[in-house]
Amino acid sequence: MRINELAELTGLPGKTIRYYESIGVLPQPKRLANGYRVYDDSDVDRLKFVIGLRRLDFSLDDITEILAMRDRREAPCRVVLNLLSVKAEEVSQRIKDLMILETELHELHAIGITYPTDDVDGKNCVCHLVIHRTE
Amino acid sequence: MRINELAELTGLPGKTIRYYESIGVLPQPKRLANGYRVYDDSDVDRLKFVIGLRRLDFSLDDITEILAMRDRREAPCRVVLNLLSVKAEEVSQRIKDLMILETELHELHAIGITYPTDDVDGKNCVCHLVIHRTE
DNA sequence: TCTACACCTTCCAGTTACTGGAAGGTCAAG
DNA sequence: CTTGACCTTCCAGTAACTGGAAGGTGTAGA
Repeated sequence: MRINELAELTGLPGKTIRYYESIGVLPQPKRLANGYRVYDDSDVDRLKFVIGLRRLDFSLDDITEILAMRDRREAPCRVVLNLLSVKAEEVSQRIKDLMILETELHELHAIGITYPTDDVDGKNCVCHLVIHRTE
Repeated sequence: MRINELAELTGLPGKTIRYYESIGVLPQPKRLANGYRVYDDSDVDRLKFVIGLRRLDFSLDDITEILAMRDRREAPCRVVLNLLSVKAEEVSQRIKDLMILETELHELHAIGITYPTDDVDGKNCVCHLVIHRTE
C-alpha cells in the first residue's frame, strides 16, 4: 500500500507519517520505481503502536527508544510499564496544578466581575488584581 | 535601573525580558550612552502584570493585546474578565482529559504488571495492550 | 494527444515561550 | 593592564507537528 492508504488505515495524516519517518520513529520504507513509499501490514501495526503510545502522551523520543528495543528483539514491556507509572505521576501532578489554576481563574473572575470595567489604571480593576494577587 | 536589576525585582531572567521586548510585549526601553537598557518603576509594574497573566496561562499574544489596550488608554478589564472565563473553561476541559488519561495509565499498568515482561511480540504483553486497547 | 486531476515527492518555514551559547563591547577595581 | 561582571546582538534548538511551494507521476476522459 502507499502512504495514503496507510494514513486512512491509521487515521494519521500522511504528512505525520513522513515526519515520523524523518525523525526515525518509522524506518525508511521500500519505494516503488517512481519513488513512492510502499508499506505493508507490519507498518500498520507499528504505526498503531506508536499511536497508542502517543495517546498515552509518551514522547516521540520515548517511543523511538521503545521501538528500537523491539527491533533489537528485546522486550520493551518493562520499560513501558515503568514509563506508564512515571507518566501517571506526571499527569497526576499536572492535574493538581491545573485545578489550582482553575480555582484562581474562577476566584479572579468572581471578584473582578464586581468591579467597574472601565478603570484603566485605578485600583478597582481586575487588572490590578492580576498584578497583586500574589501578595 | 538596568536589566539585571529589573530581572531581580521581577524574578524573570534578563533573557526573557529581552525576548518580551523582541516580540512587542515590552516596549523598546531607553538606552544609556553605551547601549545598555534602562528601566524604571513603571516597567516593573508592567512586567509584573505580564507575569501575573502568564501565571494564569494567558498567551503572550493575549497579553500583548491587553497591554496595547492599556497603552491606548482603553480599559482592558472586560477583555481580561472574558479571557478568564474562556481560560477557566479550557482548563476545566483539560483536567477532564487528563483525568481520563490518568485512569488509562493506571489501568494499563495494573493489567500490564500481571503479564510477563519478556514477550517481544506475543499477545501477553503490555505493548500489545497499548495497540489494542482502543478496540 | 492533450489535459485535468489525484496522488506522490522534497524542502522550507511557522507554531509557543523561551533558553543556551557564541562573539564581542563596557566599566570599575586591583 | 588585566580580570571579572555586566551588557549587547544574533543564531540555533526545543516538541510535534502543519502548511505551503514547486514539481514529478499515473490514469481517465475529450
